[in-house]
Order: sequence, then C-alpha cells, then structure tokens
Amino acid sequence: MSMTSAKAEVKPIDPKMLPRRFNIKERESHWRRIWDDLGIARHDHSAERSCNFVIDSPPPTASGSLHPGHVFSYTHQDLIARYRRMKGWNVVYPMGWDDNGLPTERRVQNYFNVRAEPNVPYIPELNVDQQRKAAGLSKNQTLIVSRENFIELCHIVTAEDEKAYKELFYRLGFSIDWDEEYATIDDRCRRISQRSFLDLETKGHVYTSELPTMWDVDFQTAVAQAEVEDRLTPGAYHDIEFGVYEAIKGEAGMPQSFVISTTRPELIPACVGVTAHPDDDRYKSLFGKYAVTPGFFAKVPIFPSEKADPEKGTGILMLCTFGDENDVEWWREHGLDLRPMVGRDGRATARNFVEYHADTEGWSSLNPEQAQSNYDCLAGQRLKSVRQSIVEMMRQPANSALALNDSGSVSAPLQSEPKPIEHVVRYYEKGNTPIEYIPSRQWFVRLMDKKPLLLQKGAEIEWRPDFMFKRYANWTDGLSHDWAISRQRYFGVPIPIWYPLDEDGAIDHNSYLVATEEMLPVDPTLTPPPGYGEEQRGLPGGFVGEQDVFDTWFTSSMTPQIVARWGEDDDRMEQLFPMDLRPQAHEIIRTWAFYTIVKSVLHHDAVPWHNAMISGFILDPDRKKMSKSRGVAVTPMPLVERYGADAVRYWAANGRLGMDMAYDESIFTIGSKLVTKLYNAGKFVLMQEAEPGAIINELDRAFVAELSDVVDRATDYFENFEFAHALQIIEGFFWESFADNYIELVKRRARSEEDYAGRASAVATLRLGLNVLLRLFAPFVPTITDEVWSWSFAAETGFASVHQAPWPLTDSTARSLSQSVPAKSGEMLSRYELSVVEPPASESSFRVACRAIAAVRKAKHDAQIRLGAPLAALEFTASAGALELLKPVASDVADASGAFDIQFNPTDRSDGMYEALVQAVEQSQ
RNA sequence: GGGCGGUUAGCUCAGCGGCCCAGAGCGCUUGCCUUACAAGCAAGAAGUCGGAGGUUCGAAUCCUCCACCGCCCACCA
Repeated sequence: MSMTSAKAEVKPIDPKMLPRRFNIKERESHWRRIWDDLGIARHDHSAERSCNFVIDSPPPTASGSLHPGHVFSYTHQDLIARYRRMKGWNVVYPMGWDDNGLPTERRVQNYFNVRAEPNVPYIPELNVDQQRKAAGLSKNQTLIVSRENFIELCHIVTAEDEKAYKELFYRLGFSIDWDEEYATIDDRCRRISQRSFLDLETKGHVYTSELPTMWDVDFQTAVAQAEVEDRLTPGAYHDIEFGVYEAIKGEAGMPQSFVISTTRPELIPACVGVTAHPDDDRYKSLFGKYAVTPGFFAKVPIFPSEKADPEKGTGILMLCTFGDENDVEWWREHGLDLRPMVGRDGRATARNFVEYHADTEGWSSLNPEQAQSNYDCLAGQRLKSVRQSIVEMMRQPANSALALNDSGSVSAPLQSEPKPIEHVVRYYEKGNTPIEYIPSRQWFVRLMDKKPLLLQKGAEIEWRPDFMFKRYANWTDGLSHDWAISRQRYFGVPIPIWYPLDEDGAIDHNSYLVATEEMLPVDPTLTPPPGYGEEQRGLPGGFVGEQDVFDTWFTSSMTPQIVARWGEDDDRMEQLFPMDLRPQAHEIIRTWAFYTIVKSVLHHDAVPWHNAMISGFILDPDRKKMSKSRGVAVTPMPLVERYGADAVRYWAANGRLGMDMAYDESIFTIGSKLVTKLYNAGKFVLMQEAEPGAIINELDRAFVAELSDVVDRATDYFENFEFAHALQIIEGFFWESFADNYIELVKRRARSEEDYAGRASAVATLRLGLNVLLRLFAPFVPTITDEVWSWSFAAETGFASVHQAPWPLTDSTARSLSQSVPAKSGEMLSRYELSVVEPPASESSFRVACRAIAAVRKAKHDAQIRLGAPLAALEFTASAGALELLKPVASDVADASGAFDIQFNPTDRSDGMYEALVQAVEQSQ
C-alpha cells in the first residue's frame, strides 16, 4: 500500500530542541530569507498564458504614508497569490511605485528647495547645493532645474519612501516578485504612457481645445472630474439690485429693477446674462430685455431658462464667466459674451472697459469711467478680497444701475446684509480653494460618446463583491466631461507634442506635431520634433514643445500594459494580458479602475482583467474612515513588531471583500493565539513516537472525511476570492475539531502499548490532519506554517517549504474545478493525500464521538470531578440508534473519558443527544 | 434628490439559494497548572436577529414601506 512508500524516514521531533514558546518575530527574518533563497515568489517567464495567474497589484503612492489600510488590502492580494500558487498556477505578482503627482512634487520641492521649469537645460549629475552656489543663490533661494533633473531628484526622494513600504511588505511576507519592480516615472513607464497617447491620437480619441476647464487656482492646473470633490462650505446670499435697461432708457410699463440673490458677488463684473424660469410671472415681462449690472453698468440679456429654479433665492439669477458649470452651459447655448475676470492664479486680472455700442463685445459698459475706476480697485486681488471690495461697492447708491438715469435719488444695490448659509462647493481633492472654471487650452480623451461601450466592457469583468460593479456603472453613467489629461505641472510624464510657429511666431495649436515611437520617452521641452532642429525652438517658422504633463492617472491606468511590456515584448504581452485579477479599494473605482478599463478598451478593445477584487476600508472604532488627517491612523510597522506578521495578516484576512472593518486590536491577539496553537499542536503531533500506519479506525476515517469536507469548502471559497470565509471554517475546524476533540480522543491510543494497529492509525491520522491543516493555513499565516512544516514534513515530502507544496485536494474538488491548470505533483505527498483514506462506516462517527465526549465533560463538571480524573464507570443514555452510532468509536470515547468501558442505556429520546452518567474512582486515602 | 452597502449577545463579526432549540471570538461567571498549549482546557450566563406590514405550514433569511449609520453620485444662482 502506498502508505508505506514515503521516501524520507519519519522521525519524531525531539521536544527539547524546540523552545517552549514560539517567538514568531525572531523566526520571521529566517523564513523571509529562506523564501528568497527558494524563490517562492518568482514565476516562470516561459509559461503558457493558460497557466499564468496575473495580478495587477496597485502601485502605492510612494510619497504617501503607510496606513493599516495598506496592510489590509495588500494582504488580501497575497492570500490569493499564495493560494493560487499552491493550486499550481504560475502566479505573476509584480509591484510598482506610483511616484507621479503632486505629493511627490511637493516633497521634492521642499526637500531640495528646487522648482522645475520647462526650457531649462538639463545638467548631468546635478548636485543641487553646488549648483545653487554656482548660480549665486543663497540656501533659502529656490533653484530652477529642468524637468529631467527634477525627475532624478524625485527618484532620490521616493527611494526612501519606497524603502519603507518595501520593508513593511517584505516583513509581512507578501510574496511579491521583486524582479518585476517598476516606478511610474521610470523610463519604461514614461515610454508606455506616451505610447498610449500616440495610440489614442492615431485612433482619434484625443483632442485639444480651449474650453472653460475646472481649474485649481492654488496648484494652477486643470483638474479632471474624478479629482473633484464637493465640500460643505460657509457662504452668504447677497441680494443685489440690477437695473432694467429699457426702463432706465424711459420705456414705460417696465419695472425699473429686479433683485438677484448670489453667493458670488465678486463675479458681478464678469456678469454676461440674467435668467429666470420661463413660467415665472414675476419676470416674464423681462425676457428679451436687457439688464444693467450695478457698479459696472454692463448691458446683458435677460432670457428664460428651464434650469432656473423659481424657489431658489429670488428666482432670477446672474450668469458670469464662469461661476459654475451652469454658467458654462448657458454661455455656450445662448452665445453670451465672454468676460473672464479670474486669472489662473485666482486673482482678478486687469481689464479695460469700453463705451457700449450695439456691437461691442466683452468689457463694455454704459458708464466705462465709473466701471473702470471700480474695477481698478479689484485687479490683482485674490477673489476673497474682491468679494469684500464689491460688497462695499454695492453699499454705495452711486453704484446702483439706476444711477445711470439721474432722475432723483437712488438706493444702494445691496438690499440687505448678506445672509450666511452653508452650501456645497467644488474643490480639487488636494486643494483648499474652490475650483474655478477658467478658459484654457487642454488635452482631452473623448469619453462622452463611449459610455455604452465602457458599461458593456465593465460588465464583462467579474466584480467581487458583485455590487461593486454598480459603483463603476454609476460613475460611468454619470460622466459629464471628457477626460482632461493635461496638467500644468512640472513633474510628470510630458505630453509628447510640439506646435509649429508661423512666420509671426504665433502658435498653431491645430497642426500639432506628435513624437514618433523611436523617440520615446521624450520631453518636448528638451528635444525638437521630427524634422526640426533644436535651434528652431521658439523662433518664427520653428516650434515650441508642449509644456504640460499628463494627469497621473494617465500613466497609472497603464499598469497592466507596463507589466506586460506593451509595444516592447509581444510574447510577454501575449502571456500576461489581459490579466486575471485587479485587487483594489472601492474609493478608486472611479479613477484607477475606471481609467484602466478606458485605456484597455481604447487600446486593445479588451477588458484589462477578468476579475476585480474590491477590499473595504479600515474604519476607526467610531466607524469613520481612518485617516491620518483625522489624527487617528495607526502606523503598521509597530503592529508587526508587537504581534508578528502572521497575526497582522490574520487580522487582515478577517475582513470580507468590500466590507469596511472597524479597527479592533483584539483581532491581532486572536491571530497571535492561533499562531501559538499551531505551534503547540504541531509539536504534539510530531512528538508522537509510534510509526504511522494505515488509517483503519472508524474515528480516524471519520475525522479525515470531515477534514475533506473542510478542504472542499475552503477551496470553494478561495476560488471565489472569499478568503475570509475560508479562514473562518479552516480555523474553526482546526481549533474545535482537531485540537480540542480529535487530539483528545486519540491521545491515549496514539501511545497504546496494546493496540499497535490502532496506534499506527492514530499517528498517521494526526500527521495527515496536521499536514493538511498546515497547507490550508499557509496563505494566511505563512511563517508559523512553514516553521512547523520544516520540522518533519519538509524532508519527508520533498517540499522544502509549505508554500511550494500543493494545495490539498479531495476527489470532489478535483472533479468540480474547471481550471486547466494541472494540480501540482503530489507524489511525495502520498502519505498525506486525503483520497487514499477509506471512507468511514458512518459519516457521523466523528461528530458522534465529539458529542459523547462533550457529554462526559459536562457530567464531570457537574459532578465536580476533575476533567482528567479516571472514571470507575461511564454510562450513556441516548436513543438506541444514537447508541449504535456510538459503538464504533466507543473505545476512543472511553479512553478520552478516563473510563475502562462504557455502559449503554437506551431510551426513547429522539434528539440524537447523549447524556453521560459518570462515577468517580474512589479516592484512596 | 439618485445609487450602493450595513443594522444579529456588552464589543467585533459569521449565518441571509427559508424549516437544524439563533452562532463564533473577545469580554463576563464558575471550575481546572489534565506531561502540546494557562496566550491553555472545560462548563455556563447572555440576543423581542433596527421597526412595521406582507408571502409561506414555517422568515434573521424572500417582498414592501420606514428609521438610523456609512460610502459614492447629483445638487453649487
């Protein structure tokens, strides 16, 4: 029989060689080294696509701070990676760093006191301090450097952060293939990012246009819809009187004025129209007429609009260039004038007012002198002080629109004191000043026409949990803008575009020049376009390079293509793309997941991955999202120091997919206890001195049947990425069935001097149980499982690490799984195959034994007999059927009870329960 | 205002393709240092399963409505 064909000798471990208590922290570094040496995380680069399981792991922002949320979701990935590896998949688990973007830019600026600007020459091997001296700058003065140099400095700074992340990930035992490390600012990523643009341009998916764009005045850059968030902000309604032009001119039967209510009085100079609801009787007579603005005396049209809400404010409102998104639409629909007063820096720009004539556009006024003198006080001011100044102006009767008509005295335009309110205002997610809509030239990816396609492709992905698809669909459905991809920042991946200059030196934006594939990565501010020489830069008839960089999501949306070397290694692309799994958190479905899908659909007409696994958040104990800004975030490394990596992983593995989890430190303690228990149970099992033999006893076979069932269920859960459920049943079985019951039931038989066959069966079953449980636990608590595995199983099975051993398989899981991947060879494991064990005579034997022994414990407790005390007599009362079921395992129950034999007392009870009657051995004096 | 989750023992959470007296861990009570484990073992107390209706022989589980908590989106005069 195959049971005896193990190739390595089975020797009991010597308990004295093991410390009484397991110090996981000391052993962690040992096992991390072993894993490195064994290369457990490396993958076979030549494997067929069908054998690969490719994970599109999220590159963390290298300048962010570590957070329990990182540990949480990255552990989830590793659980799947380790499971799949044991299942025989060639797991490709790369890691990258996202160092594009504002956080890094700010860090580098502060750290070196430098700023990047375009058209600054690149200095090889730049030494910032020396260069500052050479430029005659003091320590406190900012050194201007080229973008290339800035990128180099960025590498220096992010290297530190990456080290901290890497240290933590390594410590936690994440089986990342570090050979696949990348950074979104490295040459390859910039190349692929720019290649993406080239491809989109060729396919006609990108365009450049000068449009009112959402703009952050502090960072002075365009921002995309996905980067904008709403915040409740204090503001105030200002009721301000506008004049009616026709009435002022003397037309009869016309109201002299009306009152608008605005939260943005600072934009009165930029007012280009007035509107009210078409059915609003209060204002019907004004439609088609003109209004006159107070203070600046602009003549602007009054028109009806369905979008005006009669209930809001006074029901009639002013439109400006541009107060909000509605203003943009009204401006477009009604062909209104453009009076942009807000500059890119958030200050009022200087303007010249001209006398109004029938066909003047822009900054015309019915009283240009007064308008100009009022406006001159505002130019150069930030909007906040512009508001104050204008409110003051509105207190002066002389600024009333009605003052144009000098018939009698007029009152101030401001009708009453401002009424404070809280209202919702748009902000750039990283900014502190509200978004402005500023006309500027930007690059866009056309998305508005692709909603149905994106929804259809999104539905092809298996979202886990499935309701997360709705978040994606919701966002896609609600898109209202094309994707603005250009950013007016210095640090990032440059847009590989140049613009020709005409004979007058004017930029021709429409005949832009695109980089060629061979040039990538390219910085158009340093390299001339094809067909031009660098000496033509900036000259009439020459060219200028695009100065903008891409939105960081433009690059990080390419992680699958970056890992698969799109456009650079077709074989690799074939092997790795589309990927199998995208693990991420739900907060970035609308950004990272969305944009990655966009890119994949536009470039390859394919989904980027087949599965999206969405982890939840870590919440504070008070159920708010834990964040550093709220001052309550815990740094992960001390947790690892304190509880050990396995315990921290255990904590993370408890979080079900998509479910937010309140931060609860007691879970770490439970993880530590599990580690200790595995250590002790392993020690006990492997200390048994008897030779293992054939598994023949009913109890043993019944236990193996139960174990097989657990393997089936855990496997099923893992196949559906539900690692938390898998852990739950594995842990429950280990603790209750294996440690507390099975071990107790066979403890004596395993050392029996009479029943040699039973002893061999018990020892074999104990070893089988431990072996299988170690493999089931391996993804969760990789350190302790490998430690225990190493004591005996490593040599015996030939698998040096449990992480290289195959996932335990039963007949039914082998049948039910549809994967094409062959199970790992189990030759060396024949002793530990579940399928070689004969099924028990009765499926319930193990549970019957457990129930019986529980009845004995209760009886002993009630009779105040010590649990370990021997019994003079033991009698079970139960139904005849239940007693029949008990008989095949009665000797083990008797052994565990400390009784020599068992009396059976049948009754007519029908609940299958056992009642034990115990009699203590007489105490000898 | 729209969408999506959640609401089960003091705490953290399972169970939710209907019937198994409603489960686990922590905490609590009681008893045990039983040669794997006191970071352990055993026994125990503890819940009107958010509320109200409905479907059904039967609902924590399915349907409707409501309440509260959280997230996403919209609202921005």
